[in-house]
Amino acid sequence: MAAREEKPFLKRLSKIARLSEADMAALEGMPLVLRTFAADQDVVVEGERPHNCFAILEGLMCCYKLTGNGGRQIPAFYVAGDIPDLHSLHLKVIDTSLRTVSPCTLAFVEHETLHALCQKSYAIASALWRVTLIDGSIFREWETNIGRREAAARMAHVMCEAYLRLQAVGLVEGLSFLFPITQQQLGDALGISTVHVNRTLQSLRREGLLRFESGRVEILDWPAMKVRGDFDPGYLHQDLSDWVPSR
Amino acid sequence: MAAREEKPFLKRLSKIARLSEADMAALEGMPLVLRTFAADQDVVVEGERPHNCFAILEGLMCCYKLTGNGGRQIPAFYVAGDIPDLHSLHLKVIDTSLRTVSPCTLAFVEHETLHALCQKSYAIASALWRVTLIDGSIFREWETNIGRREAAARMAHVMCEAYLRLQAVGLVEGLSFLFPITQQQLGDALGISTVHVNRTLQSLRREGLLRFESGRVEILDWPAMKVRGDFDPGYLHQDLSDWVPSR
DNA sequence: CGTGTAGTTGAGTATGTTCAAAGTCTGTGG
DNA sequence: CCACAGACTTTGAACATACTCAACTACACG
Repeated sequence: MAAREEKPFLKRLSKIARLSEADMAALEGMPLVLRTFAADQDVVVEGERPHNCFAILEGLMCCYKLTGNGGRQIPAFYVAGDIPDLHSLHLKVIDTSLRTVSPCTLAFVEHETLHALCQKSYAIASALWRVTLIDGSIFREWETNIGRREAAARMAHVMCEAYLRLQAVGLVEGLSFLFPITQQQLGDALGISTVHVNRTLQSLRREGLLRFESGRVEILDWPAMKVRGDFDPGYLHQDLSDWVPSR
Repeated sequence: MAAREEKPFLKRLSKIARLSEADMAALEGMPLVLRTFAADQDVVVEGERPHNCFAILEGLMCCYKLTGNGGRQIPAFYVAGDIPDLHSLHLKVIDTSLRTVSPCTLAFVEHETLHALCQKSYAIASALWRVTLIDGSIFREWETNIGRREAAARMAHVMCEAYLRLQAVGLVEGLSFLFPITQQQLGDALGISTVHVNRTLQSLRREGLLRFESGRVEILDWPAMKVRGDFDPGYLHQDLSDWVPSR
């Protein structure tokens, strides 16, 4: 199986939690099943009862919910290093579908394996728990984003977040990064229509803040973007000082 | 200390997870510090690093975030039996303020105590983890609610949720329940203005679905409310069949 | 009886939606 | 290599939903 550097979720875990060498080794030793998916494929569908979780080794994913009147909401994006359905570990019935946005490589782990590791090491359990809690923190921030910011600020906010999360796994080049998503998907994430996404992007472009073209985002002015998007990265809990030593 | 029936979080835990008598006894034996709060008091403020968690024994609470332009978002309400800041167990810096809406009685537990219990019993860890995951599931649903439903549907949805959550801890009378909240707070939860809350409530009243008066909600037509709010309770994970046996 | 908070109403305005059509890009097959 | 199909983006115009502002009402509390 791949070395540590090839498993971005180990990189992410080591940044998010303080794990002993033994724990890292245990995580490294987990039996994984790798699978590749084309873009726009459901990996898990609302209502299923999965017996495993998966980490993203490569690619962009999202979760989504469909509403009764044909709408769709994307409550979160997931990038390399994330474990989008880690909550299925303790929530048998999945309440959200998970789907690839770009082509993806995923590493599947049995629930059983994870439960065994968590039971043996409270530090591992804490680290994984923490991962799900950071997801929760991001959901809260997105609620605020969708509920209380106008379209351009929402857009700027999500782009700032995407930048920092991709930076954390080494997937940015300067202030530019791959974000291979359609304007429709962006609208479903921000709670606005596709047409309005288009106009919002144009306006941010005109303001000299952001360029989004053929799946690549370029942030033209980071400080101004943070202001425009009312962005404070605390909720991402990327800082290790923000860590509870769990003996 | 109070008996099991007087601790709604034990009732909730026993409904949400399958715990052995020994585990229940351990949870029952936790040293608690009870404190009462008036309405509209901050209990935890964004940026703090609490060394304990609290469960709501009585009253209504919310978490909230302030935006740069003076807006406020309430990402969630919490009722008796909930543990609003359980995530602080593994997320040292709190990213959301927690505030009483009505007068509250809270039971504080030291992080240390909870860590010790979780370390000793993976079933307890799983149950508490599950609590935080259900919170996360509710956040996702609220994102969908705010992002993709119009005002009246949002309102109906939140009221349906409040009804079921209060029912689960025995705090409803028929189709009526106490929900002592102002229209402004409701607006901050739904992402709409206070004025629009008022008009939305009037319209639901006219439709014969809901009455909201002086802190009491009366659902006039439950099936119609579910339709109006596009409400499917699966995301609340109240059903114990939705439970992962964690050995 | 006055004060403050919450709720209510109306009018004008802003933000974002819908619908329809045209333009662009990319991959595929002939 | 070109033509074509399909998905994505862009534009305009009419419309809907929700916001802001300001005034007024109802009610609880001291």
